[in-house]
Amino acid sequence: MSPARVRARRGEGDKLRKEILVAVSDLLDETNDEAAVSIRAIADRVGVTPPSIYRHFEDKEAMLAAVCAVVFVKLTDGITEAAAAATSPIEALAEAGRCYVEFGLEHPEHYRLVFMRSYKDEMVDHSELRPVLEGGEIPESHPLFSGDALAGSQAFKALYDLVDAVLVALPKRRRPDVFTTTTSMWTAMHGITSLRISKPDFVWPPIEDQVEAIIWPWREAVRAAV
Amino acid sequence: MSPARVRARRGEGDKLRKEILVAVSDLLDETNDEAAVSIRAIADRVGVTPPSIYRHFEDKEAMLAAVCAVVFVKLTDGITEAAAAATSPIEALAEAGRCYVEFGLEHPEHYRLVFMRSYKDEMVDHSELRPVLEGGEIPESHPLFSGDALAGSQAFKALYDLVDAVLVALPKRRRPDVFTTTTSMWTAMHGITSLRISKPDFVWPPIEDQVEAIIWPWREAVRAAV
DNA sequence: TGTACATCAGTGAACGCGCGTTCACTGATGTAC
DNA sequence: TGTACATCAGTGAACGCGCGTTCACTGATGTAC
Repeated sequence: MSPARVRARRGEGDKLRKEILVAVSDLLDETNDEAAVSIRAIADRVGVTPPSIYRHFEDKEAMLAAVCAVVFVKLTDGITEAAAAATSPIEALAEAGRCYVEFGLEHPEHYRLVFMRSYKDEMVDHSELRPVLEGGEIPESHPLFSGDALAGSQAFKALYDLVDAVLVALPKRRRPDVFTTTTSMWTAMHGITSLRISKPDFVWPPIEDQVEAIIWPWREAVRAAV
Repeated sequence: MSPARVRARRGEGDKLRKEILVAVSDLLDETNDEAAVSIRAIADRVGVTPPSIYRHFEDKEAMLAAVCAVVFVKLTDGITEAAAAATSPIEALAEAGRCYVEFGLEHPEHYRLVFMRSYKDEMVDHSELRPVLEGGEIPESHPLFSGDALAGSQAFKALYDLVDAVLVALPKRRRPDVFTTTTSMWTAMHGITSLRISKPDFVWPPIEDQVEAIIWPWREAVRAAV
């Protein structure tokens, strides 16, 4: 309980909720160790006693889900911004890839939390994701997309739109499936990111080279189609 | 202590060591949860008391490292066998990729242990890996390659050789670096495998399609070179 | 303007749990004489 | 062939630890009269 926190005023109880999420985020960044992020450590960091956490989150798992949602939103924003600055769809995709990997490496324990953990009973029904994406917007009211599942779907949609923009340039007969290609991009970028996180001492090539190794076939395909 | 184990005879103390490794492996497969693999759970499974573990491994971390080494060997053997049955270098590479992914999905918690965990103080000096690979054989006596680090390097070398066999077919001027390409293959296959493990409920395409999405540019390049 | 009170943010102390690890030990068994 | 003994495989009981979570509570503060 390092800093003596001043108790929130009546009606402002939600302040603590935000402070908790910030504390978790900071702890993940500082310790690079999810195990270090215990209820006690969080409470201590915020300047509060452990039971107060439970006024704002049902249990630890629910709290981590809220953290994941925040991470997803930041990732989506980053990808969207990076892509917006690009000069062509294929450059936008490459830029998004670099951004994805860099985000993961800047916040490895956040990335680990969202993409490398096992969620025993998450069991989101993703079967709806594909039709929903092909339909256009993700309906916020959709019962299958709420909380961090919604946030995750929105991140995927950001990538989906970028891939779609690249693939429409290809002749219809040689145009691969957008959803499958997006999935392939995701797994490829995830591979680069997560293996670097797990094996930081391996002799990795520069990030740009690794991302380019994934992008170049599409760059070639687009060039050939022009 | 389910089965009443009969104590090994004198001089056969190493039997327990092997039994422990098997027990850990079985527990990982059955529970799909590394957290379930505690010293007590292992001892119980083997039919022995917890302290006996420490006669054979310095601590839990050393025991897990031994398990990792075994996993690496199995993976290397699987890849080598799968590739040997193929009809061409590029098919061998594709076969190896499928084998890698399938191995990971058949033993997700093994895969997680080896490739998705953070080893705080592993700190293997990989800087020697590249020159050693380019030199040919991995010297077993090399101080930097021992235990699971050696096993890991051998697995990487198996993939390296397959990639090398594909790339020599390309004209020298358009031939990419073998080491970098191998790394790219590894991260790509790892991405497919690990994301499936972390997000089993996502709507994944068939494994062959995912692997083929990585392989096809090289298939094209080889075809063009003929 | 003053006061009683419901509400709300947060506390203090404790719970049971399972973990990795340690220590001094026991008892079977191969070996030397 | 018999026996004393060193060796070796494995035991029993306990250690301290930090964890997530619970319970009944306190005390400040806004609000209604």
